[in-house]
Amino acid sequence: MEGQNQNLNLNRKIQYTRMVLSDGLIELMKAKPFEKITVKELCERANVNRSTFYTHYEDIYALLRSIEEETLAWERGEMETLLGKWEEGKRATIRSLERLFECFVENRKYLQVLMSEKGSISFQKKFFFVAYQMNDFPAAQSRAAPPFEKEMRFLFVVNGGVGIVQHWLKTGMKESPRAIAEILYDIALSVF
Amino acid sequence: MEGQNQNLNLNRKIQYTRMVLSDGLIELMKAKPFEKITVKELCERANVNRSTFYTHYEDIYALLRSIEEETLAWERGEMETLLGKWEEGKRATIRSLERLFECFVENRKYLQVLMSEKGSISFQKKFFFVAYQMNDFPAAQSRAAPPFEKEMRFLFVVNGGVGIVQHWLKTGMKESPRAIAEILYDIALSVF
DNA sequence: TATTATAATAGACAGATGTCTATTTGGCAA
DNA sequence: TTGCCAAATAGACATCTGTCTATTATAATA
Repeated sequence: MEGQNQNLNLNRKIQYTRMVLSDGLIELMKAKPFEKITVKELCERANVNRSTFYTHYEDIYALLRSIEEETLAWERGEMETLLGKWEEGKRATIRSLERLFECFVENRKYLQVLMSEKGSISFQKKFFFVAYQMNDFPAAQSRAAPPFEKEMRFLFVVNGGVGIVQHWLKTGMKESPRAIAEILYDIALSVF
Repeated sequence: MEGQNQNLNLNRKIQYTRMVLSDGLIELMKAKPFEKITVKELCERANVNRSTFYTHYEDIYALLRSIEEETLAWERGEMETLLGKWEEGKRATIRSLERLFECFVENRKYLQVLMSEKGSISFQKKFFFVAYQMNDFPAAQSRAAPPFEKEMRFLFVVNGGVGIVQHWLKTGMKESPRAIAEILYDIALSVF
């Protein structure tokens, strides 16, 4: 036999290596600033040869980018299944935002680190861009204003969301995901 | 004689060294991503011995932070003199925002680079924090809401401002500083 | 002018990086 | 089992880093 699971265990090996490197980087990011993390120490912690690291990633920034891309793909999937299950409009939007914020609490896909001040702002913007786009915010936006101003308002809300979540994470996530979802929804609507 | 200008030319020498290193770093940041910039190439461009660099700064991140701090100090001064000269309220606020955005056009204090996506988000937040605090936004904020929500809205507006300016810079600053100041003012007010 | 203090330079060093080539390991097929 | 192939490992290499120590150059003083 060949075909479907021809390289299955081979792929598993590759996936395992990437996984321990990803996990290891996130763990190190919890402990120290990203720019102080070395490839060497990451490989030692992950029990991976340094040469192996370089066969998978160009450098440590490439590893972080790959983690970010995976997380965004996961987010899109999560939103898709969620949006199929719920009524439309305000309730669905708040519920899907709430779901994302619940994942922060559960620390899925390293979200707590990626969205904190240790994470890259480019990822964080993309995260909210996806969240808004897959909800009804573009619709809410369609009523008013010239295109340039519309774009400005959308950017404003994307960046504003980042600020709120970062503060929520930094202060220990004392408020419920639901509360954050609602306040974010309210503020965003007031901008449009 | 001694006293007042005892070390004047000595300080000038130090200031000159720091200036060429700062200028050089900003120039390099225009050309390539920050993480690819090496101390060695910066020193070669600036005609400064690499040892000299390390007597002034711990590493290249420390140099960037020092540039950011200087720029924030400059911003505070700029705002202070400006706010003394103008009527209060909406007009003064828009005028002072406009003045800041004019400086982006003139590329004063490296603002174009520091506020672009090449710059650090921590600096960018501080920049808007200063701008808002020195105007009447805290007052506008004082009317509504519990403290936590007030803080959230302020953070939202700080981060939103960053998004607008970054987009404006990235798209070639086609709109006038005045136009950006006005749209930013409008959006910010709608959040409070 | 000669002295002194300090900024700038020069060079050495161990450690990390990124790029190699060569070798070993382990899953899959004949 | 045997052989094949891709992943993982091992080690060499030039380069950059950050930390030294020693030396040179240049201000301010005596």
